[in-house]
Amino acid sequence: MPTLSRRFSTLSTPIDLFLQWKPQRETQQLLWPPLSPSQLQKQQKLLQSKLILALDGCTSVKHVKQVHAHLLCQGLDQCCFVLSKLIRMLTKFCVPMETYPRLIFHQVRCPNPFLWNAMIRGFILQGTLSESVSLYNCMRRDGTRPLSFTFSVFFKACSATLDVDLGTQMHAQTILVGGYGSDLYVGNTMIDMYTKCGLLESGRKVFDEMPDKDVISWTELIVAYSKSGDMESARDLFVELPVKDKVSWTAMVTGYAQNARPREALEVFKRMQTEEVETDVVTLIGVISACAQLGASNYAKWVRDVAERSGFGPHENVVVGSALVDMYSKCGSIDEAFKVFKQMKERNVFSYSSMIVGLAIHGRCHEAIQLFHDMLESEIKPNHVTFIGVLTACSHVGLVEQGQQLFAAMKTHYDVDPSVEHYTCMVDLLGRVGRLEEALEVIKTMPVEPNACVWGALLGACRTHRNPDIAQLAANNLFELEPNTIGNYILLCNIYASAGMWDEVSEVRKLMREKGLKKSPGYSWIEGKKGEIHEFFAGDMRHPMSIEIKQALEDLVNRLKAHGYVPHLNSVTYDLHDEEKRRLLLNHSEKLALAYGLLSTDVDYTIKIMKNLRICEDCHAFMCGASKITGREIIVRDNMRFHHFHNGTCSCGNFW
DNA sequence: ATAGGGTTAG
Repeated sequence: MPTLSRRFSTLSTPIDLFLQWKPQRETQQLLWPPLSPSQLQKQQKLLQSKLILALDGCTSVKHVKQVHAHLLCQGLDQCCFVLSKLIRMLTKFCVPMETYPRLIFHQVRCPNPFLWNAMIRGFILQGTLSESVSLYNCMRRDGTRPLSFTFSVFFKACSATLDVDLGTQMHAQTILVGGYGSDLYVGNTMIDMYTKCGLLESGRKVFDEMPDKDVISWTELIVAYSKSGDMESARDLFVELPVKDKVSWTAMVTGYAQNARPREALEVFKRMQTEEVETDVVTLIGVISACAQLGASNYAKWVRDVAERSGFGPHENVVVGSALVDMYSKCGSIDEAFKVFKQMKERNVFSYSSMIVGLAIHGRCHEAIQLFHDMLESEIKPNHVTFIGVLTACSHVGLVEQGQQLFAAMKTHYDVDPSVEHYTCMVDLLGRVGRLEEALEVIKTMPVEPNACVWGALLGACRTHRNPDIAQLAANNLFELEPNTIGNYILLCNIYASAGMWDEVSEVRKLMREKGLKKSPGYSWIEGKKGEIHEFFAGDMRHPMSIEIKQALEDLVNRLKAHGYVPHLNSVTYDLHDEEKRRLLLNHSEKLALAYGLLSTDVDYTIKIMKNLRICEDCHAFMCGASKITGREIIVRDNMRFHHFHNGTCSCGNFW
C-alpha cells in the first residue's frame, strides 16, 4: 500500500523519472500474444520520445551519458532522431566535438540530415568552422541533402566572424543544391550575413530576389541601411513595408537616434504611440537616447511617463533606468538623474558609469568621485567608461595626484587597459592646471597611438593657459589627423588672437579658405513653457520677439558693465574695430537665448540653454555676471559639458 | 533556426 510520501515522490522531473528505470530491454520482452508490427512501432516511438524527454531534462554531462547507456541497451545505437538530440545536449555542455560526440557519430552507418546538422552545428559553436566545412563536404559526398537550418547555422557563424568568403561559398552551395530560393530562414540569415560583413548591396540583392519576404527580411535591411548612415533608404523601405511590427518600428526609432537625428526619432515614436504599437524595453532605450541628445526636459518627462506606464520604469528595469539617468543628466536635470539612480532597485556598471559621468560633466566632481568609491564597495567592477568618468571628475577639480593614482590603479587593480581615451583624460588633467609640458610628455611617451582627441585636449589647454607655442605643435598634429575639422582651426585662431598674433591668425584663416572650410553656424536653443523649441542663430532676427530680445540684451549689458563686466574682445578672431567686435559679441546665439529666457520665464525658473558649439569666453563671463545681477539660475549645455551659473560663478570653475 | 538595445572624451 503506497504511502502518501511514496506517491509524491513520483512527481519529479523527467530526468529523475528516467534514472529510476531499470536498464533492461523494454521493447523485446517476451510477450504473449506477440506485438503486431504497428504496435511494435508505436512502442518504439514511445520509447524514443521518453528518451528525448529525458535528454531535455539533463542538467549535466553525466546525465546525458546515462541516457546514452540506456539507449544502447535498448538497441537504439542507429537511431538518428534521438542521437542528434543527444549530440545537441553534449554541445550545450561544451563537450569537445572531437571526443565523445565524434565517437557516437562514427558508429552510425547512415546518418540522417539532422545528425549531420547536429555535428556541423556543434563544431561551429565550438569555434572550429573549418571542421564544419569538411563535415559539410562529407555530407555532400554522402549524397545527403543539407537542411535549411544547416545553411542558417553557417550564415550565422559567418556573420559573427565576418567571414564573408565562406558566406559567399555557402550562398553558392544553396544555389547548387537548389530548392532554397523560397526558404525564409536561409534568405534571412543570408541577408544578415552580407549586411553584417558590410556588403549591403549583396544583402539587398538577396532581398530583392526573394520571392517571399517576411517582416524580418525587411527589418534586417532597414537596420543595415541605418547602420550605414543611410536613413533615407531605411525610411523608403519602412514606408513600403506592408505589415510593420514593433521591431521594425523600433529599428526606425533607434536608427534615427543613432544617426544623431533625435527629432525624427521622437516623431517616429509619437506615431508608434498613435498607432498603438506596443512599446518595449528596446523601443524605450532608443527614444530615451534621442531625448538625451535633444536635451529637452518636456520630452524627457513625457518619455519617462511612457516608460512607467509600459511597466519598464527605473524601478523595474536596469537598462531603462540607466538610460534615464543619462537622459536626465544630458537634459540638465542632474538632481532628477540622481533621484532616478537612487530609485533603481538593481544597478550595474552602466548605471554607475552614467551617473558618475553625469556628475562629472555637471561639475559636481566630488560627488562623482564619492560615487565611484561607493561603487567599489558594491562589488560592481568599474570598466573603461567608469574610469573616463572619474578621471574627468578629477581633472575638473584639479585633483592631479588623485587622478594619477587612479590612472595607475586602473591596470594593476581593476584590470582595465588604459586606452587613448584615458590618456586624453590625463592630458586634460595636467593641461587644465597649466602643466602643459608634462601633458605634452604624456603624449610623447604614451604606448598607444595618439589620436585627434589627445592633441585636441592639449590644444584646449593651450587656449586656457595662453600658450601659442605648444598650441602650434598640437594644432599641426591635429591638422594632419583631422584636416577638415573646422573647430581645430578656429581654436587656434582664438589662441593667436588672444595673444595678439594677427599675422598668424590670417595664416590660419588662409589655410581654412584653401581647404574650403566654412564655419558651421553656431546656434542655441531653449525650451519654451509649453515644450516648444526656440532656436537662435548668431545675429538672428527671425524670432517674433526679436525687438524685445535685442532691447533686453542692451539693458542687461549696460547693467553688467556697471558691475565691472568688460567684453572679451579677444573672443572675436576677426581683426576689427573694437566697437564692431562688441556688436558681434552681443549677437552670439546663447546671449539671444538667454535674453528670451529672461523675458519669458518666472524668477524661480532655471533657464536652460543648449548650444551646438563650445561656449566662448565672453559669453561665459556674460552668463556668470547675468546669474549674479538677475539672481537667476542659468544652465548652458555646450558641445562639451554643462555650465551651471549661480550667483556669479560657474560649476566648471571657469575652466572648460 | 532568422530581426531591433544603454554609458565615454578634445
